[in-house]
Amino acid sequence: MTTQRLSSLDWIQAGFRALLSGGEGAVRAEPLARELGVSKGSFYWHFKSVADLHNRMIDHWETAATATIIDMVEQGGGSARHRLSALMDLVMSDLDAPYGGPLAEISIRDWAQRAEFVARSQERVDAARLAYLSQLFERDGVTSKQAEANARLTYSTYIGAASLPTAERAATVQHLLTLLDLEKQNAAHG
Amino acid sequence: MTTQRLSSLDWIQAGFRALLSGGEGAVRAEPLARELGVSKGSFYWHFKSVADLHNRMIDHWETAATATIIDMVEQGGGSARHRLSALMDLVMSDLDAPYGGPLAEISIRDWAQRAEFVARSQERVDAARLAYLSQLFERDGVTSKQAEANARLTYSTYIGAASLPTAERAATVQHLLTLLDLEKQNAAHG
DNA sequence: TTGATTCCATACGGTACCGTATGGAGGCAC
DNA sequence: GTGCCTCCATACGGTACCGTATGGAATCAA
Repeated sequence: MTTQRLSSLDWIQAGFRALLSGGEGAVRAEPLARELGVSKGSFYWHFKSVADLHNRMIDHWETAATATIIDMVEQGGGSARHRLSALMDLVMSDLDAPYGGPLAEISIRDWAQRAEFVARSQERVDAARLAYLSQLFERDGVTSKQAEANARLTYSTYIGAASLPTAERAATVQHLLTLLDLEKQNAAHG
Repeated sequence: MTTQRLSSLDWIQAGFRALLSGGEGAVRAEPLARELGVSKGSFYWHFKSVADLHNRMIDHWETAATATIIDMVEQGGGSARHRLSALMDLVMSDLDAPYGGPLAEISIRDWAQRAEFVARSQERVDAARLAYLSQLFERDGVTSKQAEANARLTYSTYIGAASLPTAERAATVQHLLTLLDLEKQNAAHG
């Protein structure tokens, strides 16, 4: 029948569902086993411990949250300004990935406050995203220093907008991009 | 000696320390009792249950995070534009309140994803802050509709900037306020 | 078919917490 | 001092989880 065996990825995805609905404290072996309809004997075959699952969840998130998304934007092509819009629309969509999208970001960011390995992963993700954003702004024609400031501002707004009602998220970030365009034009003939 | 009795507020503040360092899952009776150097007999005298402490923590945060801060800004006086800056500087300062400042915001925002009473409190806090921000922008001379958009953008950036390194937080939000000024002047003679 | 390997069930001891029950120490009234 | 009230200690049963140990079923190799 449909008595299909589970892979490690199944457990990792279940872990993200639990993280979303219950926070880090809900990512535990026995509750996940119940949700997946198996016993925890399965869990301890795939993972050395609960901490092991946590590590592999964060590893999975780290690549999915940077390289994967950047690849999608780059393959979409277009001008730097267009890629900025595309990137923001992409990361703003709900439940857009196996790792849970912008809502999972909130939980992970909270988790990073108390787990070193999460904090370090978070820092790498932030750095990679900021570097990519900065690169896009620079390609769009502003100075290196200005591009970094723009990147920080855009990134902050993206993170914060995850807490807004879904309907207002995209418009809010696009509003910011409009303002940054205005600033660029103003600097050009100022 | 210093065998001072504890008040409910002592437990609530200890609850916020635990929330910061360990998330919602760490706000429990026995660990808090250990940290405060008493037994849990004390806890269950002050609170009916752990859920009772959670509710009173959120109640406490709700008033501290809105009315208290708005009062401080309004008493500082100055122009609307000056109050905006003052407000952002105030909420950006680390550990500025018994409820833990911007770092506690991250934990509470995460907590709101899975606890109804936290989500409702969060919504009220967001609404109150957005209304106040919107009011400041309107006083500064933009249209009502534009003021609301500005408020959403400013608020998103504030929330997201809490995740930036401390040194870059204030500058990032001030950067946004500068951009909004530029937009206003541009609309004035455009 | 036989053996080996993969994946899971069951059962166990151990730990940390919840909430309750009960009693004790200290201040305050008088 | 006597009683009362406030705040806390101690002790208890109950629950949920962790990690391990061990055996069983399914799959594949040959």
